[in-house]
Amino acid sequence: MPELPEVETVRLDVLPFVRGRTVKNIEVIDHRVIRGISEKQFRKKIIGQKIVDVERRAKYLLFKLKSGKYMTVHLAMTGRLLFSPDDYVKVIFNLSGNKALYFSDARLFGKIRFYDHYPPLKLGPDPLTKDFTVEFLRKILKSRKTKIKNLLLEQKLIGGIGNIYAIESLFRSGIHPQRLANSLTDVEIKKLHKEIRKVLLEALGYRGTSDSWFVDARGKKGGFQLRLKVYGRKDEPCFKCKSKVKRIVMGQRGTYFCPKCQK
DNA sequence: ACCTAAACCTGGGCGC
DNA sequence: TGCGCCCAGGTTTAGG
Repeated sequence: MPELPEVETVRLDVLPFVRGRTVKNIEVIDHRVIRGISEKQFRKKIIGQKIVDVERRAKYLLFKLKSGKYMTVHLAMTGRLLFSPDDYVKVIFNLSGNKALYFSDARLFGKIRFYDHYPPLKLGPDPLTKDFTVEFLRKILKSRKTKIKNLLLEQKLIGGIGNIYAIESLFRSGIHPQRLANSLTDVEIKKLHKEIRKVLLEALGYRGTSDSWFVDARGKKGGFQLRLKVYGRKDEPCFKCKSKVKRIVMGQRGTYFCPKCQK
């Protein structure tokens, strides 16, 4: 599932490919991925516009147009932005210079939107920016009784962490996913802060985790699935202590942890 | 204000 | 070979 490292990998691929190009035509194969506006309006708003930048906020890609307007792309779980089509293409952007960018999504959870202004996304700070400090993390944990793993997934508090990196950062921190947020000690908060940043940076270095659907814009898999410590390893031995990795469900999502290493 | 959970989707993997 | 069943989960929405 595309989380911060995967979305950033795609951004780094797509930016030099589209920057300075004009959208010549848009072919909408399945209109359900276009949200908040009709297919006809969407095409009208974007065709003829020049793309000047591609930014990322949490898991959103923001295509900045020369007019100052924006198109956002959210890949959700099976969304892809590709230089060559695959079996699940839903929208084709034909660009100047005889290029094309393909939006593919097998499960149609992905979303493409258009905004007349900078998108008003309700997102907490990106964990790789300087706004994500130990003090900030301490502040949002202090007042909340929700379970720490569920809190890490709240995009309005911290933007960009998904199921895989929430699970992996908690394992690396030795913190049980069901601990209440306000029960973490200062030492644990500091450790968690460090491990969140480390695991996201490492995963970005490997061009993301391709446990199932994720591929970059060239259709290539990332490499971080080989470095996962607990995610997807139900009943397998913990790499640290050899006890069996457990799988539970939290907030409707599979959650993996080592009952011995994570307290 | 805060938290929980259903709904949205469909390809892939599994058992039979 | 093919059918039915279940699973994957980010975000939005509804409800407590």
